Amino acid sequence: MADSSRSPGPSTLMDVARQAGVSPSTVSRILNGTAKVSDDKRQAVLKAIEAMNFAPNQMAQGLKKGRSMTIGIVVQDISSPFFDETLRGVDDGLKGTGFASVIVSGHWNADEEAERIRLLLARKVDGIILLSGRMADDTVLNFSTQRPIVSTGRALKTRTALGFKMDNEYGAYLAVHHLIELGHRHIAFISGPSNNADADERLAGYKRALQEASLPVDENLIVEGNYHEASGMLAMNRLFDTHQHFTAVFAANDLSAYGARLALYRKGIRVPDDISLVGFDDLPGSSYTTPPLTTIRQPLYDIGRIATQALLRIINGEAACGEVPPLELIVRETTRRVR
Amino acid sequence: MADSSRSPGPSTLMDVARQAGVSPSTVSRILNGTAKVSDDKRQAVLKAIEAMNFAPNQMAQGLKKGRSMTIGIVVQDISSPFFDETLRGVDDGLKGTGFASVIVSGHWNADEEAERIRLLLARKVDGIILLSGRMADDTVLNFSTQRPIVSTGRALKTRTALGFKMDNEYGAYLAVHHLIELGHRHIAFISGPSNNADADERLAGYKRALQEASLPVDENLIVEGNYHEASGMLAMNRLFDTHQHFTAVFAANDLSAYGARLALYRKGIRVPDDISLVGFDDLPGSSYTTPPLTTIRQPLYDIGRIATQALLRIINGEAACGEVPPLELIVRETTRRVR
DNA sequence: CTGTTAGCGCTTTCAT
DNA sequence: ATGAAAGCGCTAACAG
Repeated sequence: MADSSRSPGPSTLMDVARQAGVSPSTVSRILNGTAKVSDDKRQAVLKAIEAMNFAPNQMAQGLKKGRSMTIGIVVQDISSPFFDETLRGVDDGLKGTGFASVIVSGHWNADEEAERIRLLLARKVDGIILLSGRMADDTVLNFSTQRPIVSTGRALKTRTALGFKMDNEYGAYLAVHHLIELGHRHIAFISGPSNNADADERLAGYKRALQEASLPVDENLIVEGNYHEASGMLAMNRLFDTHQHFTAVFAANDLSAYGARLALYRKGIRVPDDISLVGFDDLPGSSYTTPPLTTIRQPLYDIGRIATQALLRIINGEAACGEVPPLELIVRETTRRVR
Repeated sequence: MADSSRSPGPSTLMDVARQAGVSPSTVSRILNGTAKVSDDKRQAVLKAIEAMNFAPNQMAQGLKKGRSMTIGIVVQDISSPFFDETLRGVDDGLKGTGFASVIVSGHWNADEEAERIRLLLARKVDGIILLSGRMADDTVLNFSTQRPIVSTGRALKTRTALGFKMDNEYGAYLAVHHLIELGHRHIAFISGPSNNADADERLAGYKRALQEASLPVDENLIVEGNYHEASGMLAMNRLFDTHQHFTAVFAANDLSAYGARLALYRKGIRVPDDISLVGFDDLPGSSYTTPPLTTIRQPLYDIGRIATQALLRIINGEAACGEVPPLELIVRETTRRVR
């Protein structure tokens, strides 16, 4: 009991009403454009609002209207360029809508993810965007009965749940096909974590491209990573330690490609002169690696923006819709024709 | 399925009270541990909560208690590794506190920043963390009468406002001093944007190191960048186009160092064999550039965590405090002794 | 220990 | 066109 009575603590709608000599309902009507109000009263209220620097208490508004004007975003890692680029799209998608977002992290863990979603629900978010979730589809569907959810990496499509799924198999195929066209015959693959659907699909795409070109799938050329830089470096070193022969490497994501690149540098192996390298994601930084990375572009920003717009549409009772651009090969400077 | 014969929407504390045959206050007491409750009633309530899958409506709680359990974070760019690493610290600082954060972006613009802060205030956040704000200190102080604010890049210290300021001048001095010790005599500087306090300080540190070594400050070796990769690349090219002589480059931040690195690569100039390069920030990616970047480490993660803890302390009426580790030189592989 | 009673600040019938 | 009154879901006196 230390702080009460003093400076003009946040003024309330009631204060404004009093000062303007009208009823609270009139102030509310002006704020929301809910009904006609005579011009003189309107002026008086506007003046009072200005003078008192009044802004409606959103918690009170939310409680009354049953809308918090907030959406929840679940990422897995708040400091990964992968998620941050998507977040930028979300941010832009929210621009001018009056919605704000609270971002929580699931840390790649299904249980933590569910826990966080429960928190968001308790905070009465009006909808949820789930990025790269680990939860089962059924769990998502279940949560979506409480609040609409749009998720990446799933093929959902109900009245309150929508999924956007990229064709990872195809993307990986594109990458390896590019290498094969360049004349590469021995292509190593640094995979993603084995318990991951995206990672499995990328592996499948790698294999299909090989098989389609009647090239053998050599299990010794496939080494597991975990999507982080360090794992890419380790994987690369493993390849060398076991004396594999290859002229190109496809890393399941850009981050592990960065790690692989460093391992190569350490060995004094030139890229792309000695070895070609392809990543997956096209993170913002990949245009500035040395040399700039050839990769499969995921439209991260668009995914964020489009997912947000779709969610807003569901929240407004409209039909969910939206389409994201497909994956595409971006040829930069880490790949070249084999001599 | 659990809920079939009840009002639509999430169950309320009132529902729980009814189901357990107690008064709402009793439920509230159990939820908040506000008073002793007999064991049988407690069990009944707990069972009802479980059965109805009840979670208190945070907007109602907030309205009543005058605490939203939310803090606002103002960043300038949601997809910059600089901010995201700090955000990770914030996230960890919030862990287990019951607070969530809503993140907004000021986009390096003082007006937008103030606007966003007003939004956060309307949302009744319990406190604000301002990262690299552009607003005047007075404006911050003014806002801080409504809600506590902790900000980076300022030396504030009042009962409701706290600033953490890194010694940029010193950091830059460290970088250039390192280069000088390595025998470099002609050191170019790619600065930050000219209207930026941090940037000015880093420039000052660059000059001081030079002067201290009785080396001339050659204005032709100073070219303005804007902290982004592209500007680093452009700046580097400008240096070449005007035929400057230098053996080392100090970039005012890592991102522009990345750009400079690419420009060097394009010219076929080796790093560090031909030219040494130093950055500033030590972004997470800087350990994986080719070669790994020598840089001045800012404890981004710690700043986020410590700022958060300080804010929480102020919110709880305790005295603001906290100290962040100083800047330090991280020698990696982009610098070497001049031949 | 526990129920009753007021609101927190705002919106929204329902009258006038 | 405008005011009075009734809550949204929860907590906090204030009685028992």
